[in-house]
Amino acid sequence: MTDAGQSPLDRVELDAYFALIEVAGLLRHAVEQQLREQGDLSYVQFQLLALLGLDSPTGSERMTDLADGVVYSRSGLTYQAGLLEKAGLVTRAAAADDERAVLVTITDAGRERIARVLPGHVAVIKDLLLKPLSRAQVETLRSVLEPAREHMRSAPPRSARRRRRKEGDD
Amino acid sequence: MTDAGQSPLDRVELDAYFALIEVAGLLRHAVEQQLREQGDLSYVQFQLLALLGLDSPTGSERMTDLADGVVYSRSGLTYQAGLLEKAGLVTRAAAADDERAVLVTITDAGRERIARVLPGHVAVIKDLLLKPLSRAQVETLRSVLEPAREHMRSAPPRSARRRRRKEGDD
DNA sequence: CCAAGGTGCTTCGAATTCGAAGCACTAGAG
DNA sequence: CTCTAGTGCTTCGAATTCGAAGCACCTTGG
Repeated sequence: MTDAGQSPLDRVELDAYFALIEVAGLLRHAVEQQLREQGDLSYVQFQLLALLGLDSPTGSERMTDLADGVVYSRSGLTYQAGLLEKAGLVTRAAAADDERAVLVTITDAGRERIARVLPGHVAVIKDLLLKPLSRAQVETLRSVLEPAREHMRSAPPRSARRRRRKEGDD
Repeated sequence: MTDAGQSPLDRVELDAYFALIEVAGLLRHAVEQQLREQGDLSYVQFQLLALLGLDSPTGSERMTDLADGVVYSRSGLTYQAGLLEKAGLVTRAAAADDERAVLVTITDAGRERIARVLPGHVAVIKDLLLKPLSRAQVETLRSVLEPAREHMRSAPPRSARRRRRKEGDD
């Protein structure tokens, strides 16, 4: 009785799962539209700019560190960082202490862009996600999701997946 | 320090939002991998098969009704339904009472495929999402997400944007 | 100093997504 | 019956995503 014939999810579990996927999907979709319309940014681009402009004290981060904050693959990050650079919202330069590393830095234009879309972004989240919830429910949501988040981060088949050894992997 | 100039989200709201997006993203990613490996299915394909094989009493649904259950665009649905048909997991035929409508029907092979991937699917959800949560927390999660879900469904800039859906909707 | 392996990022091809536009059929008014 | 609007689905092009493979650099051991 490992898991092959394991009891399916019960009603509550199933509903929680579906609701989670659906709510997040709809929310993300709405946010993406807002960002595209008001700032010509994809969601990932916004995340990157926000990370650099709002979280990072220096406005510079290495690609790898950005990948840790944004859930995507390395290659996807390269792609989006390239777009941001082409748009003049960030610059890329080799790090001084490590020639391999690329230091991504937000520009003034990038900061302006963030400032421009942030109010709309906040409005969407409030309208779609927060509006129908009480203050207590929002807190509850956060407190319930937090353990799951931690758990997933610690056992993640995500982008930070270790590179397999040359040929004889683990 | 995320000041937007208006009334930014406070810490709790922000955390709830980010946790939601991240947890759903990671979970979905993990599920997609499992479905791909064990059943050579995309997430949408699985959703469609599940809807037809597990939810629908007849095993047949119109494209539009499938679109209501799966959060994607009409064109994306066409694409995925085409793949499922090519794989022999569903059939497509014009509806008898409306020549425009396409009736998608799950095949035996489709049901087998569902049965094959379902245990693994359940296992992933339990391992990643449910494991770190208590029974009460799962219930809480569901009950908190439900209002948001309803709210989003009723005011969605979704795929049904330009052209309205069936009829009386809101 | 040199060799071997590890790390950081990019390139490449394939898959999936979306919205807009278009085609086919139905329903309602005259 | 005919015309016009509406509905159901597909086609099309563009954008984004991922993983695998590859290049360049760093680190460690001899």
